[in-house]
Amino acid sequence: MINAASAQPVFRALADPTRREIISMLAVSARPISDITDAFDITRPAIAKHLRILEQGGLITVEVKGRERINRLNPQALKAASDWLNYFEAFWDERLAKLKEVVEDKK
Amino acid sequence: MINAASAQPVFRALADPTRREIISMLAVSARPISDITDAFDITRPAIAKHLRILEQGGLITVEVKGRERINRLNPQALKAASDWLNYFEAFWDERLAKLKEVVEDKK
DNA sequence: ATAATATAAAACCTTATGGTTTCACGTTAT
DNA sequence: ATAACGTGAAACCATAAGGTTTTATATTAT
Repeated sequence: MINAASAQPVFRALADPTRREIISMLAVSARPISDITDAFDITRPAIAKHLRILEQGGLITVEVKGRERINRLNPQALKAASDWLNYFEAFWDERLAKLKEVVEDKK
Repeated sequence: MINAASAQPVFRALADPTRREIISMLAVSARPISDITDAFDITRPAIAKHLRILEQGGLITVEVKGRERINRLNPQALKAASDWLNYFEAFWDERLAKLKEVVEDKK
């Protein structure tokens, strides 16, 4: 399974609803912070802090372009969290659970 | 996509590494709090708080059995988080991304 | 009946989190 | 050269989060 400790910055980044909305937004297209701020009711510095946490989790990368900084989604980091969760897929998927049972009984 | 707001209690529950370890533990078998506490370096009340948050996220259910309370993993709730993440799968999966491109260009 | 067990609940403490306002700084346009 | 723009950084604040110790309560075993 994906290491629980290494997944920490990603899950931490995913914990806030504003950050998850930012992720959805950046999935459509990369944007500078002012664009993102316009879509929310909070101030730019607040958004800036969210972006920093997303960056620490590896969820976005920043491309400096003149006085603008383009924030771009890095979906690979999302995959890390997905992998952690999918480890438990057998527990929620009836068919996989059955298969698991059979395989484990065989030995 | 899974609503960002409704996913909140789940992602909140997943944000803490101790809680994720508890999830891993309960995936093996349902356990009372004392069992869980033995596996960590923190006090029982601290574990109790984590269990409450897991319960609020729908990640565990509690079965009262005499003076014991058996904590049992509810994998369905994990699936909700997985679903939210998998919405972005096309962004990290090269093949899916290509397919998406083709489909969207067609219209 | 009494002791031991399994747990919850309350009160408290420290640090993290999410937000704000204010100020500073490099880049672009006039 | 100067004004406007896009942004970062610092200082500050209130509340949430994660932990502790202490106290209380119901259930089981002797």
